Amino acid sequence: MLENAKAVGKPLKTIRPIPTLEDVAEMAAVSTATVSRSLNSPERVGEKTRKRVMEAVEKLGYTPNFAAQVMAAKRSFTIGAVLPTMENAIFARGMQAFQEELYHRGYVLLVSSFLYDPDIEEDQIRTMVARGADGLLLIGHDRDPSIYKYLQNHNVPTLVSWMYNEAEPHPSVGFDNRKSMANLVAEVIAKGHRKLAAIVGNKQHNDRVRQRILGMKDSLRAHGLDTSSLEIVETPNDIESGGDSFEALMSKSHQPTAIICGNDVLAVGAMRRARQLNIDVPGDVSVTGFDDIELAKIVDPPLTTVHVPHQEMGRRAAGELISLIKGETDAVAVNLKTTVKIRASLGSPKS
Amino acid sequence: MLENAKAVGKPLKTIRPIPTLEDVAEMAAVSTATVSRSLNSPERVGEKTRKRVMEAVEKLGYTPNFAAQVMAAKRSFTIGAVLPTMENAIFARGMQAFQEELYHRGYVLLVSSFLYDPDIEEDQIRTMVARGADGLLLIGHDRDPSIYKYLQNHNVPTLVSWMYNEAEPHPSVGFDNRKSMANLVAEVIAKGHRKLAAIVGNKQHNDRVRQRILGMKDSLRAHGLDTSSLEIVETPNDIESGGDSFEALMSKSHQPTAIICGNDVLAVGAMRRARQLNIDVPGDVSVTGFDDIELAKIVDPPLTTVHVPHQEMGRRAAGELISLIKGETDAVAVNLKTTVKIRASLGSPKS
DNA sequence: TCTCAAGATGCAAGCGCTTACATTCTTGCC
DNA sequence: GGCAAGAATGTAAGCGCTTGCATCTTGAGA
Repeated sequence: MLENAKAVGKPLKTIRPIPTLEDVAEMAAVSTATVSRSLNSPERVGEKTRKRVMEAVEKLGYTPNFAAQVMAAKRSFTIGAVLPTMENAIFARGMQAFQEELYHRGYVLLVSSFLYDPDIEEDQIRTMVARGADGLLLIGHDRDPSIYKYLQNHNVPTLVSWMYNEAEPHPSVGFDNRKSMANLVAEVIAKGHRKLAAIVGNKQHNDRVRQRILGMKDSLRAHGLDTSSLEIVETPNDIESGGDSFEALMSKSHQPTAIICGNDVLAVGAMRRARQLNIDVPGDVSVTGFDDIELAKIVDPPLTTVHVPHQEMGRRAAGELISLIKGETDAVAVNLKTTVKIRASLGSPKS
Repeated sequence: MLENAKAVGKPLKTIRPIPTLEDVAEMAAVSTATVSRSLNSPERVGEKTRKRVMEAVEKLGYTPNFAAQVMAAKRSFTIGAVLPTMENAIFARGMQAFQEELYHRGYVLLVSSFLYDPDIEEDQIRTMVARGADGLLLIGHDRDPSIYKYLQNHNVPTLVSWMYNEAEPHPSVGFDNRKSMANLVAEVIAKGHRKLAAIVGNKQHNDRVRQRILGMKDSLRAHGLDTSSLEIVETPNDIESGGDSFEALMSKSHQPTAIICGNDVLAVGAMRRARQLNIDVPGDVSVTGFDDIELAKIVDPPLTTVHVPHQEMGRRAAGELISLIKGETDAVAVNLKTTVKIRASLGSPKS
């Protein structure tokens, strides 16, 4: 993977070399140990000494060398996040909150995205570990067990997010995708819909999608409806594909009266296509989403969806992961509450 | 050596300690130097030796220790990006492309966001440098000169993005905010609008905003209009604030016929509020944005805006930054092309 | 068979920092 | 004033890897 770095000579030598601990020590006339302590555990150093050291630090513009710190102390204050993509607003938001919280606690965030390719994901996880990440944030539980073993061998605490599933053993901060979707579908059924169809993202390697599908079926079953009749279209996660799938579903003879989308992006795609095709939402067909991204409130009509507390999730994830790293916690499984947001895209079926 | 691993009484669960170069060397019966070379410059090692080494690497599941590599080799294959926020789709997109390109070239991305606070930004820049980032990506040119000096002292190549401005000395990959905005406003004027107003983000510490404002004025002037009459409202960068500002502008006695927004987010906020207030766009007032995020095409009516090639910008930025790091380039100033997208939110003023 | 360059490999000196342990200096107290 | 317990500081051993330089092979040419 690594391109060999060409050992090209750097343009110029720095005029003033970067100061090291030793330079500071010399200027303050103390040992490097004292400087290190002044910086990391000030209470263990005499007051005037510390002050002298700090002045030297200031004067030299000293910044500790991170790699050296990591090597010597065996912790990096770095946390890695390996995401499917940063492009989807839900991840962007969650990460923003995650990063803010990390920053406040003195950690730095290393991110990478694997575009839903499990091989790339694995590679990126290994890279993060090799880089000395103190902990990792992953999305969803579904991955090869060898990866979890690897993580355990290397003693890297890992938190799974975006999912809460009590059946899974790994620490997590998430929400119940299945139940949330079931709640939403219950509302759809309550409106009188009996002919449902679904548009979802690729369910391979994606337990969130699978859970949501299960949730739909749970709800159908709970209301005495036949789950096998639920037509499910799997498609890439973008607006255009959502539109295509919508069109495909609506051109069948047995048209659904409500289309449940696996997330808001697909739903927005469906609604846009509906408008282009002159299909009225919710008059001709109702559409629902999942996530409650900004877009959901802005489209016309506003989208019925499941509100997920992305920011809170990011924040909590940061907190719990750090606890895990510090050994303050053993395991956690935080289940955040989602709420169904009924908006105008959901109506009653034409009788 | 290995015995050391369990020396301290830590809650150590690792069954098999993490293998080091030395372990590999021992198993392959060669020196650590040879192992290192097998990994980093294979051509300098005999074929069978290399093969033996690779087998040992495989068998032990060896992954090089990053911090040690950085210390010894003085390069980290890490690039830092310091952004205003990841929440705005424009940065999320650009970063996605940036990160993908970096990944392909064997680099890793360290990100942080400073929420438009220059002090936090400075802190984060220093952190990145201390962490051994080989290069940095910053947004916009506007920051204290001491920061650039610091970066230069530490010999950290830095690329400025989101801006192209030939007056600025730093390498950059961006676009001409001023001219782009001027082009857009020219279209607005061409539609017959004479009473314009603007809603923009906070212009302090943000040269993109300032450039865009200049662009508006350029265009007014070019068409013989009075620039001083352009009312400009400064507001935080979110949908709600965009709406508030819109309402404020429309409730004045001297109502504008077109409102130029500094970006799409503000424009969408304005349009949403317009709908709530029963003000027709573009019937009663035209609205324009900037960036052409997904949202722009989805709102109703679709938003007239300036299309910025965010992904290309991210990709190019990654490429140029790496060239800079490798010393293949001295300086660059890439000016990407933007295009005005005329959509239904722009109409002619009521006569 | 001998020579010697080129190629392959090994040796060992760091890189800048943390920290266990050793040493020295202060105190408080009798 | 003397002494022991702490507090303050110093000493130095690594952390795991890269790389300049030294050493050893090898094989072609003489």
